[in-house]
Order: sequence, then structure tokens, then C-alpha cells
Amino acid sequence: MGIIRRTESVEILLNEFHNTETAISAIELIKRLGKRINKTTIYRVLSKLEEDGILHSFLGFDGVKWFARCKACTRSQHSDVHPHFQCISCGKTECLDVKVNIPKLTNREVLISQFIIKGKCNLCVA
Amino acid sequence: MGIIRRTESVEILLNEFHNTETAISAIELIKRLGKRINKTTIYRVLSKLEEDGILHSFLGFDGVKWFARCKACTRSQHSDVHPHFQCISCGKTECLDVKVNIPKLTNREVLISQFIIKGKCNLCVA
DNA sequence: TTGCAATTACAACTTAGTTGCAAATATAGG
DNA sequence: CCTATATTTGCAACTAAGTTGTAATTGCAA
Repeated sequence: MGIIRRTESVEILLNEFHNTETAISAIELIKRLGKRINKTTIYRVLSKLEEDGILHSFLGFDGVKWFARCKACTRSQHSDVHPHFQCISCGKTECLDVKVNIPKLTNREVLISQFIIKGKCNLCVA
Repeated sequence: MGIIRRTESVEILLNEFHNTETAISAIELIKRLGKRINKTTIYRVLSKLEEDGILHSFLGFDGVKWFARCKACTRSQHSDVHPHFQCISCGKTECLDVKVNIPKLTNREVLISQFIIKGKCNLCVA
């Protein structure tokens, strides 16, 4: 079940992702929007946007869910198989524009993969 | 703080990993051993074994913590940068004996990375 | 404008993992 | 073999992320 109606919650949430390329955690969105939108609604809208291929999600090292805009996903196919980078200093978490080569596995069927890298981002490395 | 004493809890937990190459989730260990060892103790012993380089841990797709025996880790350096494979059919989760090539990132310092693959294992793919 | 299915808020719940603390225990030194 | 003591354990209570049920609200097609 994807997005059907253009509700205020959908607009507000989409707007958060409109100005940024970086990922935003569900926690952060609740912190930002929790007074305007109920957290249940935030989670539900996020997962609908994900189903529609507008956002994609992944888990950070601490197990919390992050969302980011999709560049080339459709509803049927989430093609975002790029790695994600999480900065230990500033917390910024972003998609990396790098191809991941998934190892060839004999006798196994690969469906999804997630590659997450932790370190210091370009601003914090100095 | 690593393992100092050879307690019963440590023996029991190590024994669970002794006969298997596959990973075991914290949840599963609590299910198996929860009557003999308190879950707090299970978590504490597991993290000590990890600090000592005897086990390594990673997060599954659902965000739960998995542990597996280390092949070439020491206390100071967790060298297990192999991918992990999680089977959607039987749930088996294992270390893959494959090298992950972490992409070269300009202006960024890479500290840790995790690569997890979801699919059907050799037994379930048929 | 209206009817109704989709969406929302709210409260209560679930689940994984953590914390504080008193009781138990491994082990080093005598 | 004992004992002292620092480490470990169990327990209960807590935290935090995310989910569920449900009644009220709202978008939108007719």
C-alpha cells in the first residue's frame, strides 16, 4: 500500500527531504516534527514513501532506522544498492555515490544487501 | 574490560559457539539459555567475549544483534570485515568467506564497515 | 456536496537491550 | 586449604524504538 492521498503529513515529511541529500533518522524526524505530526503517523508515512520508491531506508550501526531520498528507485524495484556512510563525529549519515560489487555466491540467491561504513566525514576528518 | 574469570556463564556461552560456524542472535541465546543464565549476564558476557576478540557482532536486517566466532581477531583489532548472509527462509545467518573491498573515499576516514546480504541460503534456494 | 475509504492521533503495548545494586563466586596470596 | 576482595551474577526496574488497535478526522471521487 503506497501513498494515495496528498495529506499534510506527507507534504511536511517530503519537505524535510527536499532540501537535503543526506539521510534523516526516524528519531530525528520525530524530534523535528513530533509536535506537528504524531510519531505513529511519521513511521507510517515513511514506510509508505518507501513502498512508493520515493525514500529508501537502512539501519545505522546503532540499529536505528534512517531514510533518504531515492535517486533511481521505482515502486517495484528499490535499486539503491549504494553504501551508506555514518560519521562518528557529527552524526551525518549519507548515501555514497559508489557502486557496491556484491560478491558472487554459489548456490545462494541474493535479494537485498546493505553496506554501511562508519568513520569521519569530509568535514570532521580534519 | 575483557574476560577475566572462567565462570560457568562464560563456559556455557562459549560452548554454544563451539560447535557451529554460523552466527547466533542474542535473542536466540536468551531463548536457549535464559533458564540457566540471566539475560543481562548473557549480554554482558557476549560483549566481553567481543572485546576479547573471541566473538564479533553485527546487526541483522531487523536490527537485532548477532554474534559469531572470530577467525582472526585479537583484542585490539577486530579484523572481521567479511560480509554476513542472512537467509530469509530458514533464518540461518553466517559469515561469508569473501573479501569485501571497501570503496576508496576521498577526504574521509573509514573506521568500521558492515556488509550484510539477505537472500536464500544454499539449503533453501532449491 | 456528500459518502466513504484512507489517514490520523492517541494511548497502550511490544521487544531488545541497559542500569543499579545487593548477593554470590572465582581466584590470588598467604 | 582459607580468606579477602574484586569480579560476576541475578533480579527488577527501566529505556528507547517502533508497532497496534481504534475511534475520530479528512481527502477526494462521484
